[in-house]
Amino acid sequence: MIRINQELLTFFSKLSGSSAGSSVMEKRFATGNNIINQGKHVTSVFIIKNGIVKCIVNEENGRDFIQEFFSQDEILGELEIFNNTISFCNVEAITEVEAYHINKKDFYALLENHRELNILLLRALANKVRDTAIRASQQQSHPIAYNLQKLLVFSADQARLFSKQDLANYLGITLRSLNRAISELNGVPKES
Amino acid sequence: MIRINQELLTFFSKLSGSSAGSSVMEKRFATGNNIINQGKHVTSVFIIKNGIVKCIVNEENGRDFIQEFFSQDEILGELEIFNNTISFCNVEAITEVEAYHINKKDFYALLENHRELNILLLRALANKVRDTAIRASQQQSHPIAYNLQKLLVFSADQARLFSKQDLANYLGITLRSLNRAISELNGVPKES
DNA sequence: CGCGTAATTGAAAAGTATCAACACTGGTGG
DNA sequence: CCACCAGTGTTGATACTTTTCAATTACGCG
Repeated sequence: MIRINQELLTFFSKLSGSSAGSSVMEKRFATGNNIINQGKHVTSVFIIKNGIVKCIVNEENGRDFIQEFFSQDEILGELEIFNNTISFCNVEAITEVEAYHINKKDFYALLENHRELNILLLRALANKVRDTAIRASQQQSHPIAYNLQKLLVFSADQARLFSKQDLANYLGITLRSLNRAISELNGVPKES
Repeated sequence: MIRINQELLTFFSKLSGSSAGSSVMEKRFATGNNIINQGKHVTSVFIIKNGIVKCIVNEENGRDFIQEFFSQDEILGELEIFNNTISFCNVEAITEVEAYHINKKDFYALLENHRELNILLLRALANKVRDTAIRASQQQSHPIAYNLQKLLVFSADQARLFSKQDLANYLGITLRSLNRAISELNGVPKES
């Protein structure tokens, strides 16, 4: 459930320490703060050094859908930079977050001067497509109980970090349905 | 609903005509044939010259979910090539399809020798992530009627190409539900 | 014509949302 | 110390939506 991408962080942390690293800045976000805002332009990419964020889409009918939780090593904002579009989701810090950030112009310069970054990003993006597509398919094709079990396995370690509402928004269901599904998992035999 | 990517096709058709184009082959698929098979390795990328394909995930519970319909100019198989993974879906020709294809080794050589291809692919992938994520969010957050209307607008032109089952699989619902939703759209006031 | 596939429809069962009430927690100010 | 409040979590009852199952019709094609 939480995405991790070791290669990218290694690249940027090396870069940050080198003479060419002047374009790599660091920034810190407190719990609950937004790193990227839905509907706004994005002026730099972020790479998470540590912490956990949620990528959350606010639909115009008032519902929130959590695209994904991102953690250490993941890149944010690259979609908007590459296609010059506004962001389609909010990215909010669930824990305190430390991140590198690089503005658009410097980021393109890095792509020019570091060939290996191109392939790292191609791989990262290919992974994002794959994961997003697989999750969409599974959530559409399976009942709540199945998706919930998968989610609980992945989130077991950090269970305290995620509110029930977050879990419901991730599964695309209401809080009430989440609670019922959980109690049914715990042996209550689903009265008919 | 149908994805199109003009830049990529222009790049490969130019390349195909040039002296460096020996690595770009062409292939033709009849309606109903599979271009990529779920669970199998992918040995080359495809760029659609013309025709329409559906990218369909076969879940282990027997349900099929259509990820997307791809048309002219879209690239296929790049996810699997970049991350060296087996394919997570079948890609099936809905109409007759003509496509360029380039094997993995040659594809990487092109990436080395044509810097501009890197950025074209980064943009293409960023777009795929975005579209996939937005669709997942919308389908999870809205009732069938809403999603159906959006779908019908996009597919109106080629309505005859898509079976009802395809439309249902795209929406992640059963054929029965699709039929009810359609008749309710056409004025039948949803008997209670 | 006859067969197989696609499309349609009804009725019952299963799943999910909505609404509303209530419990638990931590912090704030009187 | 306690009353109060806001946020989070829990639970029940009911209404609504979607699936499942089954039966029937429509259509293309050898």
